[in-house]
Amino acid sequence: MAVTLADVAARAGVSSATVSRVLNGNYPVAGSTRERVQRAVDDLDYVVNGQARALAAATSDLVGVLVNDVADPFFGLIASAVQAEISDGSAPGGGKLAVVCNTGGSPEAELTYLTLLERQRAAGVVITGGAIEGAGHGAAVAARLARLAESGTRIVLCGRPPLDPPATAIPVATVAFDNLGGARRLTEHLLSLGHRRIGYVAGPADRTTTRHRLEGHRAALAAHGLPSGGPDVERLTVHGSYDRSSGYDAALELLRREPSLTAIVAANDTVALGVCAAVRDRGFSIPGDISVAGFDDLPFSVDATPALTTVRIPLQEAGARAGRLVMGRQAPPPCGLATIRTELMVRASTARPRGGTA
Amino acid sequence: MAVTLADVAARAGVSSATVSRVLNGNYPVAGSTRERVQRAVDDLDYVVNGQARALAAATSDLVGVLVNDVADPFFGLIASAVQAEISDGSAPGGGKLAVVCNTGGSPEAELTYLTLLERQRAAGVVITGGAIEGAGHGAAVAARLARLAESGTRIVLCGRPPLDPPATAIPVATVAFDNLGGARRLTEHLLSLGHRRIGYVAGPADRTTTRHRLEGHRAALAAHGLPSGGPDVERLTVHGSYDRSSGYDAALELLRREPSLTAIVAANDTVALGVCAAVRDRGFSIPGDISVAGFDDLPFSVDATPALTTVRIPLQEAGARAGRLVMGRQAPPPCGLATIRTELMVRASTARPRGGTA
DNA sequence: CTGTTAGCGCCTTCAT
DNA sequence: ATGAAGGCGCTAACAG
Repeated sequence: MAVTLADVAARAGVSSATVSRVLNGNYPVAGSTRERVQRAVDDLDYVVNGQARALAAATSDLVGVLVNDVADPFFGLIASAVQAEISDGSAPGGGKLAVVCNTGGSPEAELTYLTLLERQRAAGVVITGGAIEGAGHGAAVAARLARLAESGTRIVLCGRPPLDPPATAIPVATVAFDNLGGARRLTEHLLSLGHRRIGYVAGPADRTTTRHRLEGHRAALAAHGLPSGGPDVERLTVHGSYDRSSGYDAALELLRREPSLTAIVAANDTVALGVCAAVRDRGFSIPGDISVAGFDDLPFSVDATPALTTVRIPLQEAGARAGRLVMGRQAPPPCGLATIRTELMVRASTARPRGGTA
Repeated sequence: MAVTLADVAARAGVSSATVSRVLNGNYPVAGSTRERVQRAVDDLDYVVNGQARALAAATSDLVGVLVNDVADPFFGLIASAVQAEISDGSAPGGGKLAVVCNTGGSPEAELTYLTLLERQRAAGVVITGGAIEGAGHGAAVAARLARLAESGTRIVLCGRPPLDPPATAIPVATVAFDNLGGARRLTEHLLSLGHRRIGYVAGPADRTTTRHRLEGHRAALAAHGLPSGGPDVERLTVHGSYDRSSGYDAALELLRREPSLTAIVAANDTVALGVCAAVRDRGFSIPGDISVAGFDDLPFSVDATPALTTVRIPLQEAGARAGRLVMGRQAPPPCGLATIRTELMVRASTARPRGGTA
């Protein structure tokens, strides 16, 4: 059996309460006693039982981090930053462990993990990535979050819009991304280059991220006096998942529907790579024949050829901020909402269309 | 306060022991009683306290996953696979949570996290990535692992060689990568194309992964009757960290030392991207003037331009296997060691050298 | 400053 | 099949 507090106490010739006090350093203990206890701890290689401590003190060393998939750099970068921030033992309340949960974008998995984290009485939960819309899922999540919040779990949303109005009473800090603004600026960039027939490869239809980026794209079209709705615009929009092969397929479909396309905007960088591959496989050059743009500015984007024009989201900083918020180490932003700016990164994958008029 | 077992028991008109038995389903309970309890649980929205359960039953729902950095796709892919495997609630003992720990490759952080996980009485620990050699670190890790193993924590090494001989008594399953063989085949490929002056961008000098890949490279040189040691070979080897900028700098240095280089092998794909960038910035074409190769076959490698010749490691499968092993869901391989094959992926970034003699 | 005393919420023999 | 009771290892009042 593992050595317990009582063992240490016996060896040091003190009560277990004293050992506890030495270990937690939150109560005055005589120097000599402290030393004796410390020695006993070392001699016995004692390691506290976190579960017993958590139970007795009603605290937890765990922080949940919900992601679609840590293998996706978008989420990996956020998760990494959160982890780094919460594990900083030198900070107050620091030294928490990150429980990373891959939801795969499934609403059920999201709820299941929230229950599991409630079970562990997690100190905090960071939910990353766009929210799934519709079918009462938002309400279901809100209900779970309400329970968590009530039991003292700090909740932070990162890369997802705030909870819907009926749930605004729940104390949740939100680090949102300006997806709409970024998407608008990206399409404005293409329009200003002279592109008029722009294909759009959107993400899954039921995600807030997908919707906001698409809205930004269309807002830019509208601002330039172009149709931003109707069958003609729908025809130039294809939905798919947020992965490379989806981008490949979508690009082929777009080129089939509209061979005179001069530019394609992808839902994110990963999709954009698939688009690039398809465009090239069809014999077009980038950006000579067709410009391609992505979103997120993941690390590999600069190494794509041509280097990808995209919209940078400071994922690392956002994750770090979410980490600080969930630790209560940073004051929540006004109204609990901080919107992270996005930045247009113009690189080599976009250029004027052949015979462009800009 | 949160609702407890006792609350449920009271509402169902049974003892808390009965509720516990219903919840755990490991003991006969009358059907009618079961239903009544189940209803009470639902009515009260009861969620078990994992910490109390863990304390009483001496079990844990946590599995630690040590990685250098989850933001690095190499580790992200492994971590993702481990997480997916251990969280499968339908499997025996399933439904564990993954505690992801970024060690940043620091020996101290590695030990600290192992202590933290021991504190949580983790059910298992998966340590990923190459080991740090020297300075007694291996022994220190082994000591910690011995303690963990003794207290029932399952231990799995993934992507790292088995523990050193003195520690072989510790029950540890190892999923190792055939770094040496892969590196050898990669360099053989270059040699067979006709390359003779090959630069090598190695990783940090104190990592097993670095060493094995370098050994494989040199073994190939030796097998072709080329010098595989000595100042001339050292001159063509530059060490750096496993990141892009390190590859960039190293490539410049190699080209400075030996302008007649016809190929550069990088420690991994990320480094290779940096090498490619440097080579191009110096005005050379790939593979026309200089061939470049990486290692790992990370997802972005196929989208690099030219597509990267590299050595594929089935990271996903390896991670999944590690996950199953740490859950005790799969029998350990003979002698506790399974070596994962690596596969040479010849793509467009390598070709015959100009005026090659192959 | 230190020891004593209660639990924290649950599981698990032991009875019944 | 169910209940009663003790204890998992630790912390947090409360005394002294």
